[in-house]
Amino acid sequence: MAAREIDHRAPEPPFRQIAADLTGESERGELSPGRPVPSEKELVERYGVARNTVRSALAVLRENGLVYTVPNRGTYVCDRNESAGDGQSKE
Amino acid sequence: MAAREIDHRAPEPPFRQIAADLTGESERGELSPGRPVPSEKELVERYGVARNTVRSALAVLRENGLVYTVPNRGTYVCDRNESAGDGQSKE
DNA sequence: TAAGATTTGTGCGTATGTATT
DNA sequence: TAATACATACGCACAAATCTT
Repeated sequence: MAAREIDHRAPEPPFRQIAADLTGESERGELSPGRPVPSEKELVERYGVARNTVRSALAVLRENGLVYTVPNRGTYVCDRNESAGDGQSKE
Repeated sequence: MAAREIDHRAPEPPFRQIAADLTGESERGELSPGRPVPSEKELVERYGVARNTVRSALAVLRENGLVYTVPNRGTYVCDRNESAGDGQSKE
């Protein structure tokens, strides 16, 4: 549960490493649609980075259509049976 | 609402071009005391520059007494276009 | 109903590394 | 070398919506 390995000296910036890590989890089905990305706070603790960094990583996933964020609620994994173009309403 | 023209080849560096632009708006009354300079993020998008560049521009306005910045709040236009001596506390 | 906690949104302060001129 | 700009990251504070108790 604690601190994934983030290499601050690697050419890949931390936020991309995190995005890649989360993307991997998503592809491996380790993140189920409905409660994927833990809260930003949890990710901060897990990767040992700043919140901004986590948010940058999540922005990448969002841009890739892997997740969608509901303001003041959380970020969820998209069902991705389909394309990946929309926001996927969550009621 | 999008991308003001910034000439990266002009003798005037971008941050001064931006400062001049904002100063012009201020003089034209397009920036009312209380909510002048949009957020740094908005300016970043508007001018298509890095945040640091925007901050440099705002620093110029601040030095000229045109605006004052409240930490973690925002940057506001000073009430008077007069002198330019104080920081004008905003509580 | 009212707190209080949780979570995301937003905004600024600051530092570092790299690239360009 | 210095000035300028960009990318990235860390920190801190507060707002607002939501969820919990």
